[in-house]
Amino acid sequence: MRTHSLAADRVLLMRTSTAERVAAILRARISEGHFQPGERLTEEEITEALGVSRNTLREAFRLLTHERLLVHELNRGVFVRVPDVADLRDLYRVRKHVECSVLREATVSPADLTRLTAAVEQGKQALRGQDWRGLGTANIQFHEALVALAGSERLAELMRAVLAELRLVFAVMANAERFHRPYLEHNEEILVALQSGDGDRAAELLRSYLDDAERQLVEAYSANQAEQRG
Amino acid sequence: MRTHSLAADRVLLMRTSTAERVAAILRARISEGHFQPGERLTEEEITEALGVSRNTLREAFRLLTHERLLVHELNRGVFVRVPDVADLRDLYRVRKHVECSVLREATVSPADLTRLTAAVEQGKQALRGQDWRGLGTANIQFHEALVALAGSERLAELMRAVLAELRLVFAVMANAERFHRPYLEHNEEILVALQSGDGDRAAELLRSYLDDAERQLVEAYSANQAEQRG
DNA sequence: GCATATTTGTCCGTATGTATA
DNA sequence: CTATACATACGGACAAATATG
Repeated sequence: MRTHSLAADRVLLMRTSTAERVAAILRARISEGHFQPGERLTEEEITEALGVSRNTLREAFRLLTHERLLVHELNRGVFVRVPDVADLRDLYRVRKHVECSVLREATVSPADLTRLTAAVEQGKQALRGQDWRGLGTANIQFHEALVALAGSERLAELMRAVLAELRLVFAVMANAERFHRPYLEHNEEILVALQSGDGDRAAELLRSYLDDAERQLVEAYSANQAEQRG
Repeated sequence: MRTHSLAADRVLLMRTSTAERVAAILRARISEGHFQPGERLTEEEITEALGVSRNTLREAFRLLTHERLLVHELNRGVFVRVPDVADLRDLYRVRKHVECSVLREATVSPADLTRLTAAVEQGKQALRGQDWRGLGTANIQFHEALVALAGSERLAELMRAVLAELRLVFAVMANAERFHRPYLEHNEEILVALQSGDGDRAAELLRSYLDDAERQLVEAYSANQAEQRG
C-alpha cells in the first residue's frame, strides 16, 4: 500500500538532481508519518517503487542520514530514526541557546512581524477548526520565523533540522497533539513582547516556556518508551 | 595495552565505509590547503589516485558537500568552496549567538577546565615556537571546548562545521596567521572569568572579541577579494 | 555558431562481505 | 553451522550536459 502511494510520486521526479528529489519525497513521507520511526527502508523496495537506481537512492539516503532523519547501520541498511530521551533533551538545549539568544538581540523588521503574526494567526485558525496537525505546523513556522530574526542562513538551517527531528519525537509519542495546545498563547505573548521592543522579556518568556515543554515531554516520552518496551 | 597491532587498526578501518574514509582524506587535504578554494575536484583524477570507484567517490563528495566544504554544480562537478564575505558575516553571527549563550549559562566541571586550560597551554607553546598553524589549531580547540560546555552533541557538531568553514576563509586570505596572534590572550581572559564562575563576564569578553575579529576579517577579506578580481 | 572532446548523471550486473534466522 | 538476504563496492555502459577549439 505504501509502495503504491510512493509510485504516485514518480511524476514528481523531474528537474534538479534525482537524488535530491528522491530525498525530498522520502523526507515528506517521514514527516507525514507514512514511514514510522524505527522502520527499515529497503533499497530494493524503494528503487522499484520510484523507478530509480540503487546508486541514486543511496545518495538520497546519505542526504537524509546527515539530516538525522535516517540512521545508517553499516551493512544493515537505513532506518527511520528513533530519537531517545537524550536526543529530546539535546534538542531543547539547542533550542534554548539559539532561540533565546536570537530573541535577546533581535531587531524586528515589519516583514519579520508580518511573518510572526501570520504564524500565530494560522495557529488560531487551526485551533478553531480543531486541526491539531495544522496547529503543530503553525507552531513550527512561528519558531522558524523567530530564528529568522537573526538573519543567519546557518542558524535557520540548524533550526529546520532541529524542528524536523522534533517531529520525529512527536511521531513516537501517543496523543502528541495535546502538547501543541498551550503553545499558541505562549507564542502570542512572545510576539507582544517583541512588538514592544522588549527582546529580553521575549527571551525570558520563551526560556520558561521551553523549560516547561521539555519537562512535560521528557516525562511523557519516558513513560511512553517504557510502555513500548514492556 | 600499548600493543598497536595492525589487526586492531584494520577492525577500525572496516567499521567505517569506504566513502567515509575517502571523505576524511579529502577533508584533511582541504583543511591543509592541498586543495585550494575554488579548485575543481575531478572524479577521474581522484578515483585513480585513491583506487576507489566513481560511485564510492560520489558518496564521499555528498558528505563533504553537506559539510559545506565542497559545492556541487549540476553537470559541472564539485569544487572546493569559496566562502564570500556574506558567509564570513554569517559564521560570526552563529558564533556570537551560540558561543556567548553557552558561556552565559555554563557550569564548568573540572574536566571542562582541564580541556580549556590544555588548549590555552597548547597555544602558548605554538606561540613560543612561532608555529602559526599550530596556534590556529589550538584556538579552534579552545572554542570547541567552549561549546562543549553546553553538553550538546548537536551544538558541538554545528561548531565543528562552522570552524571548518572558517578554515576555508583563512585559506582564501593572505597572511591569515597574523589574525591568530591576539586570540591567545583573549582566550586566557575568558578562561579566568570562567574559573571565577562569572559566565556573564566571560560571555561579554567573548562577545567583544568576536565583534573585533569579525570587523578585522571582513575588512581584510573584502580587500583581498577585490584584489583577486582586479 | 558549430562540431568535437571531456566530464558528469544515471543505471546495471556482479562479486564480495556482513548480519541474522 | 548453514543458508538466506542484504549491503558494499566495483567496473562498465550510455545518455546528457558542458567545455573547448
